[in-house]
Amino acid sequence: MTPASFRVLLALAGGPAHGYAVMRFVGRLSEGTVRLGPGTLYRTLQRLRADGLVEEVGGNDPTAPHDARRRYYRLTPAGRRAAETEARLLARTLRAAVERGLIAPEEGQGR
Amino acid sequence: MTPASFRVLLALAGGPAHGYAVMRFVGRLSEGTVRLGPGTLYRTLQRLRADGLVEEVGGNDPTAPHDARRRYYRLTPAGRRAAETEARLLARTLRAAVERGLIAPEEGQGR
DNA sequence: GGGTGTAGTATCCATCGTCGATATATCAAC
DNA sequence: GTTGATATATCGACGATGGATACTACACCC
Repeated sequence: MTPASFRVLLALAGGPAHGYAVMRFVGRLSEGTVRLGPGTLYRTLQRLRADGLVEEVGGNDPTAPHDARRRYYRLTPAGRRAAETEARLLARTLRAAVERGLIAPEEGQGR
Repeated sequence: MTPASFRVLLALAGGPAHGYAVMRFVGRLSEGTVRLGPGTLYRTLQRLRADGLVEEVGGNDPTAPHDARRRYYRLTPAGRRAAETEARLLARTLRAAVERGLIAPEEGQGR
């Protein structure tokens, strides 16, 4: 799994969203240091759809004002499983970082 | 920071090591699902050295039997700082995964 | 001593992912 | 209706990755 793919899946794990919202989510996640350019974003979305991890939601978000430009995506069950697997790997990696004193144990999850 | 770079820095955060040991560490870290090929490994080591994040240690590891093939590397202070920054970013990402219910909170660091 | 297997470093190339630029359309505000 | 932000999409250049390959050094066994 590529980093970009996981970030997209992570964004969609919070519920259906459109592409631009995913971009902003990734930016916030790193406080602006990592950003997903449009090239990477839409290419990644296509790949994830082809792999059956993400699907497009027909229609718009009823809780948001109508916007004809937006296209909404959501995780498929397989997409959620893939995200869970990757998250566990990330947790394992982070544990190693704590063991090696790179970050304090509290930083491992809290805050 | 590329994933491969971080994995190398993480391996070296446990103390000086030679290239092959880094490869094995990365394999163990993911229980075999992620492996760092030799191409990626040595290319990454070169880049990290050029960036001043890793340096070669003169001489062999005194606690290990002499092996003329091995070349040992260790983190520079800048390398450690870079690894810490990246680890904090990963911690942030993992927290988002927990919030979104991808993994249980305990898995965030414990076990 | 010779042979075999593994450890260890290194390079090359094909492939894939990422980034930035660009284009275009839509919405909101004034 | 003009401006600027939002939103989707594609393209080409570039960089990172992975696999194959090659070569050397060590360990073991007969």
